[in-house]
Amino acid sequence: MKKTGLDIPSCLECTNKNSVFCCLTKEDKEIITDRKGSNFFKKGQVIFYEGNHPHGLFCIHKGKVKISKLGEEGKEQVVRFAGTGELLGYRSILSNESYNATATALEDSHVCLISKDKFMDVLNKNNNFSMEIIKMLSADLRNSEQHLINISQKTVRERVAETLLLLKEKFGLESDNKTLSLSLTRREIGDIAGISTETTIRTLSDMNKDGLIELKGKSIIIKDMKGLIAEANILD
Amino acid sequence: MKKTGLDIPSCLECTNKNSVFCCLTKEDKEIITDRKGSNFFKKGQVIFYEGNHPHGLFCIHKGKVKISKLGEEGKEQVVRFAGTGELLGYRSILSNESYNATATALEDSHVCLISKDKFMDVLNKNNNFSMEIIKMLSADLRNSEQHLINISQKTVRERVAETLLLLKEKFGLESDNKTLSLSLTRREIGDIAGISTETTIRTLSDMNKDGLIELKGKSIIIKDMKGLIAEANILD
DNA sequence: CGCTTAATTGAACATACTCAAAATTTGTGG
DNA sequence: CCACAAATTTTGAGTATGTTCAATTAAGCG
Repeated sequence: MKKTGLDIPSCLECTNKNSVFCCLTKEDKEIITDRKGSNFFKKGQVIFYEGNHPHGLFCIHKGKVKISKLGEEGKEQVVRFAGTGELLGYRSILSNESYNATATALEDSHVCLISKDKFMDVLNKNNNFSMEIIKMLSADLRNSEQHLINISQKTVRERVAETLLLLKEKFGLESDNKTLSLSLTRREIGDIAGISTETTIRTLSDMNKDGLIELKGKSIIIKDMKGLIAEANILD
Repeated sequence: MKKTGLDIPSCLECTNKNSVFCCLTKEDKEIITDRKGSNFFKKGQVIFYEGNHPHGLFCIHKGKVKISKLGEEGKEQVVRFAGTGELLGYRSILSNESYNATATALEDSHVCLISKDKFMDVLNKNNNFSMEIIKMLSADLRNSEQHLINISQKTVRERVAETLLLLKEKFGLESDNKTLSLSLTRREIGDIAGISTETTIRTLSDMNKDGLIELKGKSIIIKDMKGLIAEANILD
């Protein structure tokens, strides 16, 4: 893993639109950008581990990341995803705890590491920023609770359908406008929906037969969006 | 339900220790206490419904409340609990959405209703308060994610054990130091753990036979705390 | 005391998991 | 670029775990 001390992007010039840092003043951005570093993580590499003590928080300059927790038997449960412009590990900083989950790059990612102190400084002086963080936490909490209901009450088929739609929402489609732009292993898909790898495979295969999706190697092509939404049985 | 315009407790004199309002200045407390009202809710009554538009947020002056969501089939999933001194519905206010869940009194409860505007005023001017809210959201999120892992990966027996321990942590024991001070129906216990009423009954009954707990009507007596903790298989 | 709700029990059933084995894909070093 | 190794995907069969449904008993409440 290459550690670049050279081409660290400045927060002042960062063009990521959906970042929480958008609302910051120039001075505050300068404080934040005074950071420890900026790292590349190859697909599959771990950005931080559950249980470790946080040195700072991460902002995804470009890339896709999964945040997951391990159950007792070593089974993984994906808790949420983060993409370009989003923050990682901020919650542990806020509550001064060790990382609550593990973050893993889902594709080659460029991640900035922001100093804990700088972050807290800005948070304490800038109320707009606090409000942004509050909104972010609120959204995360809402999603987490919805995820809970899904896993506790929906059938496997509904959960798989919902997971595919989630991946589409979060990371979008390829230029053909129908292929999920993020391809995961079957096991990873199962880890989101909370089901075993084999059952995931069988369910995807069924959906393939039913014409909802098409499986081309690791790529998943959504053939019948309406049908998939109907299968997911979404309430929201 | 009686609506008292008379004996509204003042936030200035509120002695609830674990309240997020603790850190407020006198002036800010005065702003907050300038509120719409204060209501009594009998056991089983609903404080607010999922989907409804929030008029304000609630602070439990005294009482116990469950926050739950409905799945598609009308099955309930308890998302979290709140007791004396805690806030309800604040997240909907923060993200300007309708209530995301339903709050129901688990015992006769006295609940203060705080105006949305006053709350937001204080939040915008007082950074300490923002930090308190951020911490509260962080803790809620952490719990929610843990709950997700529990439901997705633990067996029914583990979940029931964990639920009993949760109830003990959250609401404590009676003066005998072994009986759960909050008694719920079997269905409600199942709604927390995400299992059917019948299975909940059978599992509690088994634990009774195994000497872990004792069932006296609705009361649950913890006879073997260590054993129960072992059963719950808690990682945290 | 009657009525409604909650708790309990049994039996049948469904759903998804586990385990094992085979086929396929992917990655890597030569 | 090929060959081999490792990881992933796939399929089948058996099984465990909980759910559902129905019927009964008990408890709470006006």
